[in-house]
Amino acid sequence: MSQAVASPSTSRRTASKGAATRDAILARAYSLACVQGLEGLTIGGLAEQVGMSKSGVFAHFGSREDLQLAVLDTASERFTQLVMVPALRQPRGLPRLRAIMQHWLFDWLRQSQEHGGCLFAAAASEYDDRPGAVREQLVFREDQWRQQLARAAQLAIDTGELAADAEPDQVAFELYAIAVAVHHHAGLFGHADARERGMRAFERLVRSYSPTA
Amino acid sequence: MSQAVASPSTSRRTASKGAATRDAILARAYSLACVQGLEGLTIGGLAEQVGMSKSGVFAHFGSREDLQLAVLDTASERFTQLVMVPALRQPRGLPRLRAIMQHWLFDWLRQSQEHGGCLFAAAASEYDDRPGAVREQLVFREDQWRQQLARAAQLAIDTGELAADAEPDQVAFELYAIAVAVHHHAGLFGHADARERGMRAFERLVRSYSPTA
Amino acid sequence: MSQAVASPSTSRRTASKGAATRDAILARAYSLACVQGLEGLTIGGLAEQVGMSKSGVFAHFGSREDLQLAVLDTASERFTQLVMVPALRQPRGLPRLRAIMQHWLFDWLRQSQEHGGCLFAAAASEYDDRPGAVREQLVFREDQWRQQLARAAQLAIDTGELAADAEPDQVAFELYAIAVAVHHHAGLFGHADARERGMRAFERLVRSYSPTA
Amino acid sequence: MSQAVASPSTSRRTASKGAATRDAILARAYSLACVQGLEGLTIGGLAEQVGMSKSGVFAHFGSREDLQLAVLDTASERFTQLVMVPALRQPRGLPRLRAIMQHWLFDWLRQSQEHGGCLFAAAASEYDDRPGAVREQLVFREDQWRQQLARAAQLAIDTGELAADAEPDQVAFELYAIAVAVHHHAGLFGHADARERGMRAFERLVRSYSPTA
DNA sequence: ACTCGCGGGACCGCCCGTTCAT
DNA sequence: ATGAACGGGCGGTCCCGCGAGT
Repeated sequence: MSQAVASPSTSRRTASKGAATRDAILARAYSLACVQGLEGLTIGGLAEQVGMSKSGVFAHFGSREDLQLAVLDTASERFTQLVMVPALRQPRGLPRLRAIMQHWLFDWLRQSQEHGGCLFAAAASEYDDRPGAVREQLVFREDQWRQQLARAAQLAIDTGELAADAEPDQVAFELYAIAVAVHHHAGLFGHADARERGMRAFERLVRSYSPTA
Repeated sequence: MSQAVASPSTSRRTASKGAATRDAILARAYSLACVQGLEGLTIGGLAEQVGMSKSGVFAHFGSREDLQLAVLDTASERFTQLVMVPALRQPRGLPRLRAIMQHWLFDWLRQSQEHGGCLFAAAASEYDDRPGAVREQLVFREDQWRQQLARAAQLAIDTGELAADAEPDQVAFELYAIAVAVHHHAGLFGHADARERGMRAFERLVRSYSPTA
Repeated sequence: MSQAVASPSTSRRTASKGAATRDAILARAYSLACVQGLEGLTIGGLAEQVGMSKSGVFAHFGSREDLQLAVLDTASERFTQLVMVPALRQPRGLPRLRAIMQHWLFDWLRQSQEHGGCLFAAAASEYDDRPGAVREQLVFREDQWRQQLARAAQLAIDTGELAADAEPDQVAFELYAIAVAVHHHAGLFGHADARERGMRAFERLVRSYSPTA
Repeated sequence: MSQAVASPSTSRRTASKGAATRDAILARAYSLACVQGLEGLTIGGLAEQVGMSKSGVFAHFGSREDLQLAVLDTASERFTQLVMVPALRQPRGLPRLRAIMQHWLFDWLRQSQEHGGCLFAAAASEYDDRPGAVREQLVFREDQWRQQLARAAQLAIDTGELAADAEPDQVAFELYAIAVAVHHHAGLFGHADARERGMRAFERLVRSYSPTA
C-alpha cells in the first residue's frame, strides 16, 4: 500500500537525525494544522515554532503540498493508534463497535479539541472543493476509515447483535454522523454536553438496529 | 429581533443604489466564502469578482471582519428562506419535521454544493478555536437554529407522532447529526448517495422515536 | 499684500455660514497639524474630527495643498495675535523686545505645546527640502517675522539700549536661535526648564549687546 | 556601551554579506530619512532606492520601527565621527569647543543639507509628541550629546578660558541654540549666510562668557 | 548531502486624496 | 455638503528558490 511508502514519518530504526528532525517538525505541524487547518499551515510559522529557519523546514518536504500530505499521514497514524488499535483488543461485534465509538468520541476528539480541532473535520471542509493531491489523500483516508467502520458493523451483524437486514454501509454512515456531529457541537457549544449526546445517540442507534426491535 | 435591524442587506424598496451595490457584493462574497471559507475571503479577490476597485468594496464594510459578519447574516437569511419558510407551510408535527429535513438536505445542501460547500459547516471548523466577533455571531446563529429544530421536535411530540419521553434537544442533535454528515459525505464521496443515506437515517430515526416502538 | 486676499479665513462681516464652517474646519486642522505636522494632516482624519464627510471638507479647499496653505495662514494669524499685537503695546526699544521674547516663549510656545508642538517648527523641517507652494508660503511667513524682529532690534539700537554697532539682523538671528532652541529643548526634555534657560540666554544676550559692555 | 552591541551595522571583519547589505540599506535609509523624516521613511520607497524587493529589505529589520531605530543609530554614529572624533584631537578648553562648533556647523550641517536636512532636527519635531521606542531612543541620543557639550564647556571653564561662574548646562543650551538655529535658518534662507551668523553668534557668546568680561 | 541566509514577487487589509452625481 | 467609487500606496506576511557553507 502506498501509505507505508509515503509515510516514513515514523522514524524507523536508525532514524539518521534527519528523520528525527522531520518527525519533530511534523509533530509541531500537526498541532498547527489542528488550529488553523491544513491550508492555514504556513512554513514560516512552522519554522518559528520549531526554532529553525524557513528554508531548513522547507527542505525536508520540498513543497508545501508534500508537507500537507505528510501531516495528513501523521494524523491518520495517530487516529489509528488512538481508536482502532485499542478497539481491536475487544471481541468482535457490539463490544468492539462500542469501543470504537468510545475511543473516537472520547480519546480522539478530546486530543483533537486540545489541539484546537479535529484535523480531518477541518480538512474535509477545506478540501471539499479544492482538487489536488491533498484532497485525494484525504478522501482515501476517509474512505479507508469508512470501510473499517462498515467492516466492524458487518461483524456485529454476523454475531447477531445487529439485525440481519441492517446494511453495514448505512450503519457506518450513521456512526460517522454521530462523531462528526459531536465534533461540530463540541467546537461551538462545549465538549462535555456533546460527548454525552453522542453516546446517547449511539445507544439509541444500536437499539433501533437490534434484531429484537 | 435584532437581526432584522442588523442586516439591512435585503434592499427594501428604494435601496438607494448604495444598498443595491452592497447586496450585489454580498451575493458574490457569499459564493466566494462557500468555496474558500469565511477566512479565505479576501477583499481583493472579492473586488475583482464584482468588477470594482478594492477600496470601493472596502468602503461598504469598513473592515474585513464586518464583511465577514455581513456574509454570515446573508447566509442565515438564505437558509431561513430555503428551509424554514417553506417548512412552516406544512402542518406542525411530523410533516413539518420531514419538510425541514427535506429542504435542508435537498434544497439547502444542493445550493451549498453548487457554491462549493456549506458556509456554516466551513465556518464551524474555521472558528471553533478562533475567538472573536465572527465566532460569536456564528454560534449565535447555530444556536438559534438548534432551538428552532428542537421546537419543531417538541411539536411532533405534542401531536403524538413522536414518543412522549423523547427529549427535543436530543432529537434536534440527532437531526443535526444527519445533516452535517450528509454534507461531509457529499463533499467527499458524492451528493446523491449522501442524500439518500441521510433520508434513510431520518426515517429510521423517526421510527425509533415513534410511540409504538 | 497677497495675504489679505489669500486668507479670508477670518470670517469678516457677512461670513455666510460657509465661511464659519471653513473657520471651524481650519481651527481643527490647525490642532491636528500641530500634532502630526502639515504633511501628516489628512483630509479623512480632519473630516472625522469635524464630523463632516470627506468630500464636504474637501470642497472647502479644492486640494490638500490649499488646505495646508490655509492652515499656515491661520497659524500666522494666531502668532501675530499672541506675540506681536501685545508687544506693540510696550514702548519701543528694550521693553518691547523683552515683551516679544516673553510672549513668544511663554504664550506662543505654551499654546503650541498644548497642541502638541509648534506648527512652524514642524513645518520648517518638513519643508526645508520639499519645494512647492507650501514651502514658499512658509519662508515668506518666516522671513516676514524675521524682519519684524530685526525692526524691533533696530528700534532698541535707536533708543541706545543696544550698542550702536550691533547689527539688527544678527540680533534677530540670535533671538530666533533662543526661541527655536527653547522649543526643541522643551519638546524633548521638559518645558519649564527650557523656558527658564531661554530667558536667561536672552538676558545675557542683552547684556552682551549693551552699549556699556 | 549597549549601542555597540545594539548596532552591528558597522560591518566588522567578515560581515557575511548580509551585514553588508544591511549597511547599504541603512545608508540609503539615512538619506531618505533626512529628506522625508523618520516617519516619512517607507519600506517600499527604501526598497526601490536600494534596488531590492520590499520583503528583502523588510527581512533585515523585522518591523518599520526597528528600521527607524537602526537609522537613528546610524545617524548617531555619523555625527560622532564627523563632529566629536575630530574635536577630541584639539586641546581641551576653548580650542576644542570651537572645533566642536565648527565641525557641527560646517561638516555635519553641510552633509545634512546635502542630504536634505538634519535627521535629528526633523526627528525632534516629529516625535516631540509621539511616544514610543523611537522617541525614547531619540531623547537618549540628544541627552547624551547635550552632556558631551556640557562636559566640553566645563573643561573650558577649568582651563580658565570661560568664566568660573558660567554654568556648563546653560552654556551647552546656548551652543545648542546656535546650531539648531543655523539649521533652521539654512533650510529656509540659505546655508552660507546661516553658518556665518552662527559662528558670529558663537564668538560673541564666548566673549560674553570670557572671564575678563 | 543537508542545511541555511538572503532575497524575490505576489498579495494581504487598510487608508489616502480625489472626482462626480446628487 | 453628501455618498459612492476610484487608483494608488502603505506596512506587513506569505511561499518559495538560489547560492554558499558545513
